[in-house]
Amino acid sequence: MSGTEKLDAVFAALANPTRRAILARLAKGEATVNVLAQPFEMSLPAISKHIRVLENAELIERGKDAQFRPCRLNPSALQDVANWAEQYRHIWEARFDVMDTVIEAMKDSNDD
Amino acid sequence: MSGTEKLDAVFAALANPTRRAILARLAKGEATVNVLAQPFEMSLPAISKHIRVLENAELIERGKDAQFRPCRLNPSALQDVANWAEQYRHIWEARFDVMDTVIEAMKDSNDD
DNA sequence: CATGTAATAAACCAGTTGCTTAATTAACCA
DNA sequence: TGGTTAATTAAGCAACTGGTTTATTACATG
Repeated sequence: MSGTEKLDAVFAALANPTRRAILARLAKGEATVNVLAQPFEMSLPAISKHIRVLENAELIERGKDAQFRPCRLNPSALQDVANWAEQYRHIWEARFDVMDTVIEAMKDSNDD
Repeated sequence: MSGTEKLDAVFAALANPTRRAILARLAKGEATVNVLAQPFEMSLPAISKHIRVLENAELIERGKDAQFRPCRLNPSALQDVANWAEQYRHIWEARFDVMDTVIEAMKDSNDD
């Protein structure tokens, strides 16, 4: 899978609140499918599919423990997202620079 | 639109290589629809729809200049993505800590 | 006014997504 | 061996996505 396809899969996986909630839960530690499903009202197969999407995007990894399939976060895919967004950091920092300039200008003109 | 719905829209918008390429182009400065479409092989209406998706996700803003509709990046939505990912920073940093521990252990056992 | 240019709208289509219920697989346990 | 628990597969369905082509709107200019 190319770098672009990988980002496609990661962002598509993140574009769903149930899946983001699953990731948030996994940030607190490994969990099985049933445990992950517990907070949600939807069926178990639905959760199973969400987990498959997260796994295909390599946002999580899975183990095997008897009839359990424990899930854990894969930090590197999350880091990919952070790195992608960081590309644009200079853009929002530039915006703050403009605001700073305005604020400085307001300070300099003592018309209060 | 709730915070969750907004993130849904932002991530869904980013889950497409054409739209990410459009953002990358806009990082270099404002551009019209035709200019944005130029590098791609697809039809103009297709690009127009991609732009609409980016606009709905508030990843871009649009102006009006005669018959042109110039697009520019909206830094704050990109910052939202960075902030979301930063939530998980402690997780990948913890992983590096483990690697550091292993490296330290290797140093301490002078079996070289 | 007539023509050209920028962009969007409308209608359509194939493929994907997100869910459901019912059936199945796999492992444990008594 | 037979029953229980964990999880996935299968089949089906409505809604959404990403593209197309054709038609339309809006403005500019000779």
